[in-house]
Amino acid sequence: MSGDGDARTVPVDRLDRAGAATEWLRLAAEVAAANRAYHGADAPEISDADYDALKARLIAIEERFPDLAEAGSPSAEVGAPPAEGFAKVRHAVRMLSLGNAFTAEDVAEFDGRIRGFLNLPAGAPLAYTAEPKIDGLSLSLRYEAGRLVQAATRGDGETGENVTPNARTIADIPQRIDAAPEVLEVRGEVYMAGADFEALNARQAAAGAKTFANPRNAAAGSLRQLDPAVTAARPLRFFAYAWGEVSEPLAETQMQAIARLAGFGFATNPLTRRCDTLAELAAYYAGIEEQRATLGYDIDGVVYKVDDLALQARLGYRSTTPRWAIAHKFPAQLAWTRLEAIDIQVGRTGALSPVARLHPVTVGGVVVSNATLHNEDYIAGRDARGNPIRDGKDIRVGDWVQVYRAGDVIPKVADVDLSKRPGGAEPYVFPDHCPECGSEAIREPGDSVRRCTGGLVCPAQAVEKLKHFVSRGAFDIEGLGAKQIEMFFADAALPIREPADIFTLAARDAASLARLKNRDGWGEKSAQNLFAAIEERRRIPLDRLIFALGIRHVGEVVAADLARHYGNWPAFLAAVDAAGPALARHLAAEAAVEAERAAANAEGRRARISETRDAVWADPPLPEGARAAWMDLVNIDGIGTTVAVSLVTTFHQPAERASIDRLAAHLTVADVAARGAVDSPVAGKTIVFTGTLEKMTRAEAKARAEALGAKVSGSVSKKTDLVVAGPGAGSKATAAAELGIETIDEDAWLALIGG
DNA sequence: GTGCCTCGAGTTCC
DNA sequence: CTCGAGGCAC
Repeated sequence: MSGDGDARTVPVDRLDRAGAATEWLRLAAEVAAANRAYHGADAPEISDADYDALKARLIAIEERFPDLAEAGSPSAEVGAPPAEGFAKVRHAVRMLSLGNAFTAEDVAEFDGRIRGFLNLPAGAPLAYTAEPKIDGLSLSLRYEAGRLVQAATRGDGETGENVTPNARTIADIPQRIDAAPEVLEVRGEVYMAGADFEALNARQAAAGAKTFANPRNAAAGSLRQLDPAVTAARPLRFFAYAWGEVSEPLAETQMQAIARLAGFGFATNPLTRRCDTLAELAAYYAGIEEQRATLGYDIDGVVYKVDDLALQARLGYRSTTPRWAIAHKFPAQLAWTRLEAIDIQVGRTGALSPVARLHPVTVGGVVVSNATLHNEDYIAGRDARGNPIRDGKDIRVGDWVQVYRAGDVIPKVADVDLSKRPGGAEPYVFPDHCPECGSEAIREPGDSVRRCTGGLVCPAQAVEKLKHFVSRGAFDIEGLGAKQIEMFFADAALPIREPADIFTLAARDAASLARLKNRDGWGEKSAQNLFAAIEERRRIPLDRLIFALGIRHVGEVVAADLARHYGNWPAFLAAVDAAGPALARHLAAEAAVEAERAAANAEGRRARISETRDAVWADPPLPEGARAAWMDLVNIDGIGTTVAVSLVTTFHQPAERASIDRLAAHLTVADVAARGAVDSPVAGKTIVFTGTLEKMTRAEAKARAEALGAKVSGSVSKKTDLVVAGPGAGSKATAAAELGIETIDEDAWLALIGG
């Protein structure tokens, strides 16, 4: 850092507003100048370290006085590129994955679901396309005015990595295309042919470089090279099979669209076929499976898509997969090996998860030495309901076990060879105490998981909670990943034992920088970067904060629901606090209802459920607003009593609450706006469909309405905003009329939402 | 009460 | 990626 400049500066937390404003102007000008110098061809005027220090201080000032940066700040610009890695790219249209089918029945169900959704009779024609599923990595290529402007990996589907310079080196990918739509995103698979893979590995071995386990890894490793020259030297290929954003429709059917892509100069898979019946799909699958070994490239199944693009549009998407396509996977590859040990891992919720330590074995081109064993029932050979799995065969240390990779990724134990079981092998005894902290580990009735009861006292839980806290959807602090958390957790001099410690790391110890930079893998620059990254996250959106707390049953989606409902941290805290007294009452009421059920059963009378529940809630009286706060929480869409109990319990455990309060003291929590208003005439409305719908099925109508931001309900109440009534509508239409709710027919509905 | 669908929490290897 | 289970509609 620029020592003379910063030594004289006032700590940011002691700056007054006027001083901050003056300094902000100066820093903003310097950072902007450095950004210009960097982006232009000029040699940068200042070193990276000085730049980082300037920017860190600028950001720190903006954290404290956010209004200063409102008109725009150079801190938002990307200055020096990250030392490694690729820029992130947000996909204009999400890159989804496909649902899987493993059997002919799964495929028949897929076909049945589609026919049901579209309301097609069983015999009606419905054409599919079928193509081999290439085992590579998917890539999205964006063309504007016919020129390749961006190539991005799939990433998590929302955001991928910008690998444009690398993609330009792939011969199958045209730099320019003629007569194309103004905007065209072509999607497909980057892969490496088997022969090319062998040759590459031979070259790698000869050069003393590391070899790749399989063509897919080689393709992925080659595409994600920081130096495009390396990628250029790798034999990568590309098949186009889909598209993202397009400024005009490509075609009317999938087959035509693929033909158009081929016309633009893309390689498309020559085995793509149209199939008119399930029998044709089955024959295609069998044929491809037969050719698999001689194709020259790896595939892991075949993909079926509804051919008619208008039908694809009607079918639309579920949360992570299209309804109109499915991958029919080949059977997983299997391998036998010896189970050497069973270890227990403790997760952030205290779950004890057994992991099989295996004698290393190659499964589908990858060496596997660990596999999940799920839970204690899975080891014992029965499922949660007590039904036998693996014919009831249990798993013992020393057994020969059959391993496969579920979805070609997660290793699992499929079977046990009892004939090879060593004499003296004992049934595995699942621990009833936490192997990490010794606390009792108990299994709630009906739960398949045994959990450590140590809570924050358990070091394993504490460290896993911290890892969750810094993970991607949560605080996502650059330079503070799982490995660094482990390091800091175990560090006696500079420990991080709870989230609040992260934000005192720099301040706790002026010498921390010196201590950090002398550690393995840490230099002054990386320590500075870490502190700057932490500073950047002092301001955090409410949804991320709630998610980061790691409350059981509160994941990313529920956290976002809560944040949108309460809007800001004080309101959220106030609501959870207010609901506190109702928590015990809820539990007492449910216990009383259980008791009443049992009593009624014994006495052979009808249980008086709501009377019992109401009585417990009513007496003794609860503090003002407690029940209202509880009901408000439980009535949020997607939140029920399980989530509410978990949430309120967490905030009312003194140790947990103290830890949360300590954390919050370091943060500026950004408000979250109510559910993003979709721009449609029905956004936010509650709609009921009734009677016979003639132009669409009920499922389709519901999906369309929800995509437009409406809530679809099954029954008419005073909350209903609109009723769409087809012929034969009965009591619901009457109820709507009585309540004075607007009722329209199907055509009016279609006109309202635009066809 | 039953049956979807979605979400959460767990896992491996590169 | 998969499993279990929570939430909710039927």
